[in-house]
Amino acid sequence: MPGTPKGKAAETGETGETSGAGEGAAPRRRQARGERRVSQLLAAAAGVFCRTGYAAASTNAIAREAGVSPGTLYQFFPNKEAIAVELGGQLLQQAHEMHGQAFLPENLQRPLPELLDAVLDPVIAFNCENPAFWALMHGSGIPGAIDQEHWKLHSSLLGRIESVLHTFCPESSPAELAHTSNMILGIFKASLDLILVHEGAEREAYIAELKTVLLRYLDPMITTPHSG
Amino acid sequence: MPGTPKGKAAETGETGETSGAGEGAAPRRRQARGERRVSQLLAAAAGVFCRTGYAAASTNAIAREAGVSPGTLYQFFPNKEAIAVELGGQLLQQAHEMHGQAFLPENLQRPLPELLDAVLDPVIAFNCENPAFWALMHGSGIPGAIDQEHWKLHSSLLGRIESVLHTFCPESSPAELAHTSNMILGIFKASLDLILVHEGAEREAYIAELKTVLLRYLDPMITTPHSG
Amino acid sequence: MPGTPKGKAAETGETGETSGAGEGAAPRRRQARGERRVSQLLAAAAGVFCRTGYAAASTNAIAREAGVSPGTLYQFFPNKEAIAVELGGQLLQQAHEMHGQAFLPENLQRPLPELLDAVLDPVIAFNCENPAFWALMHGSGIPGAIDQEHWKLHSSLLGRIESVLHTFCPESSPAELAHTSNMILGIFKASLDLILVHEGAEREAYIAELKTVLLRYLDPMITTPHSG
Amino acid sequence: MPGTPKGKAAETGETGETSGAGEGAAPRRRQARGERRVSQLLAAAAGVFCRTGYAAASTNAIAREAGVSPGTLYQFFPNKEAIAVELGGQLLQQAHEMHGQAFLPENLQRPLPELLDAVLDPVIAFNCENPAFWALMHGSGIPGAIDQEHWKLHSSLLGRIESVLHTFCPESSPAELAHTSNMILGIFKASLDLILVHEGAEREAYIAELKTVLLRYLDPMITTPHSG
DNA sequence: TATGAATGAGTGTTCATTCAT
DNA sequence: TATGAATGAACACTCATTCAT
Repeated sequence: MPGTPKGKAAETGETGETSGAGEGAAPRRRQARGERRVSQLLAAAAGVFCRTGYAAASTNAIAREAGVSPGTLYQFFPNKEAIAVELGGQLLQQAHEMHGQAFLPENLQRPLPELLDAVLDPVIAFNCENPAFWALMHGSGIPGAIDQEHWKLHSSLLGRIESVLHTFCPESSPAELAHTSNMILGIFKASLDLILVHEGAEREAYIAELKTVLLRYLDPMITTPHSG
Repeated sequence: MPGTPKGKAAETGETGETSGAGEGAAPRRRQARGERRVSQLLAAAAGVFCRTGYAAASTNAIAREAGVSPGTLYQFFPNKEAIAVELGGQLLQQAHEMHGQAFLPENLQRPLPELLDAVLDPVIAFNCENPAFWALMHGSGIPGAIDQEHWKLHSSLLGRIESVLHTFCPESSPAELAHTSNMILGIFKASLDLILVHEGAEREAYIAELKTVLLRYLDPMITTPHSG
Repeated sequence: MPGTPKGKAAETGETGETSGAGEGAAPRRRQARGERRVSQLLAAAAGVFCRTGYAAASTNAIAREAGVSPGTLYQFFPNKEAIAVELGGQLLQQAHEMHGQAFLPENLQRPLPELLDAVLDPVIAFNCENPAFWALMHGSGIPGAIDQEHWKLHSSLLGRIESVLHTFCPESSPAELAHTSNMILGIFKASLDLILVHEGAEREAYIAELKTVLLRYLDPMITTPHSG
Repeated sequence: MPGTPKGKAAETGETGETSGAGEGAAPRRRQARGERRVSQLLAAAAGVFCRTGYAAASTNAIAREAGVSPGTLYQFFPNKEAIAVELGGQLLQQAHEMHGQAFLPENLQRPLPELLDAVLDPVIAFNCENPAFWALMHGSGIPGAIDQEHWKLHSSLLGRIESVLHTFCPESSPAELAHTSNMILGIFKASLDLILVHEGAEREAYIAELKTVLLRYLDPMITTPHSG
């Protein structure tokens, strides 16, 4: 459970729970405050990362944005990277769940246009609601752990795309599949940039455009009845 | 007061040369040497920016790479940003020339496949030869002036794409043209990333793929005889 | 104003107990628990001081080692220095008791070799069993109060040595006595370092060597029948 | 050449030495200033290390003591440890030279009392003139490089003592030699502490006392004609 | 004109100490 | 009483920028 204070503080045992009635509200309170702080800090970090990128974000700035002192930040996170890792990790988990739903087997049987809707809509929606996710996953030259997360997400997405693609174009060579998947992911990312900086009808227009691009790119490649 | 940043204070520009009549050889020498220094520094900066990105590049590192002292660097550039602006500007000018050739009127009359070749090949070649250009134009969280350069390049490209597109699809609304142009540019950038990180046959494959995507995306939109 | 150091503000000492008459059991309990806590904390501090030295020992580490929160630690000790002072004081008292036994008048009548055995053996044993004592008493750059403890121990030992020496060499000048006593104490400390870092036979060898050194050093000085 | 500024700045070659007459004074001046700063900083560090020990010495305090900004310190030393290493190294070299002279073969032939004078006097003198040496070589738990230096000095001294001892007591077992050498070194260190905190006649008295201790300790062990 | 020493505010991080609960 | 979150000054170290030479 990352984001939890680091101290050992094993229940000392001898403090003796004087109240006979079962509860746990008092300790809950404590943890509750800590968890609120963690959330505050992560939210502040999300904001700062979004505005300045990971490298230029200073821990003091994050603490200031969260309205706490630098020391407080370090009571919950051992270092700057851990903040990004935790933030990225939380979002990543949600993203994985999203992707799990998006790439549901039943979706993959459908004709291409429906499949694109089924896959892209939740992913886009998630990114619109969590712009920090995108900011973090952009990073290049970012230290170890967070880059690994970035890489894991990238590979995971690429793998899913490749496998779907394989069911559509069973005759394609692995190299072709790799090229196409990379292009799809690249196109998606580029479009997501456009989608995120627009709102309302404009955003919808770019979403439609993305689907058009992918549909036209992929339709001629399909060699199975999916497209029917 | 040493160590105090002194704001932007950009050179007033244009390098002046108020004296039309030829002067002695000595000043020429000076200027020649100065220009050599500037080139040295810009080349060094290009290298450092490519390797580490703008934010992480230190002026001392650039000076060291150029083989001069930090003081010397500041004799030619008022601050770090100015180096990026100048470098970006020079590359931008070359890019504009490239684009001028790429978007030659005679090219724009040709059928789409040929047009894509004619336009994309030189632009891609330029970027492969000047990776610093791409590194600089990627900028996130980069200060004002250089972002303006980025924006200028972006708008310029967008304008050109839009105008070509207009000759292909005269009935499209301005909004539609804008969406499509933005998508084209986005797709181009995403593909360029893939192209730049690969070499040889792989690179060629991604170039081909880019053309395929754009061809399939644009072909159905064309309402003039170009596509024939 | 949290986070502000509040100076030395040592407990006024003596723990007071103004009420001579016995009170209820509850306060007793409290005190008993408190004393247990103090012992816990001192034991933890002894461990941490031994492992890392006084300066590098953090109060949080001591609290953690004792299994309590930092706040609890500060309920019993006003500051870090007070912990060292208390620990040093307790050990010092035990040391004094040891020394009292070691420097028993009956021992001082014996011939030098026996006297050295009688005096050194318990002192060495005590230090082997309480390595924290030595770690604390080594102090360099350690703050005032604890250095005072160090000094008190040092003077006390020096005084005892000097007085014994006086019975052996009644004709020596006070200055000579002081020099010799200081040398003896220095030799003892240096040897103790060697004794503490070795074990088993090696340790015994260094103990023997210490006695040899002192014996040879002192024997020629003795002007009374002790040495016979 | 430690302590020299870190920059690469290879002679640029094209700056062209316009003065025909051979010199090099101008660049000398530059280096001279730097070297003066290095000396200043090392002197300041020596003072701070002496007063507070290595661990508690802060780089900012050293810079302040030297009258420069923290940045300046870091222009000449890459980190705190390097300062100690450089300071220790310089003193160590001088110490080694001293020891070389002190342990001259011709000295080792002499009778023990003269040998003790010949060996101890220069070593003591050196330490009196360079108290920082002793402060640095005391450290325990000090980071890698400097502890290694400490260890190297310790071993070197121990080795020299052991070899001299071997010529005096050829029948002693290696274990006995090791014990005796360690005791000698320990006694020397303990006495040096006393010597350094005293001055004038007192200091001389402790020097004499040290020689007495060693003479009486070693004389009975000698099995060769040296002692005659 | 070139050098490189100098600056000082800034960074990430730690830790003795305090305070609300 | 015990907790652990909170504080803020300090530390080691960096870097854009300036200035004496």
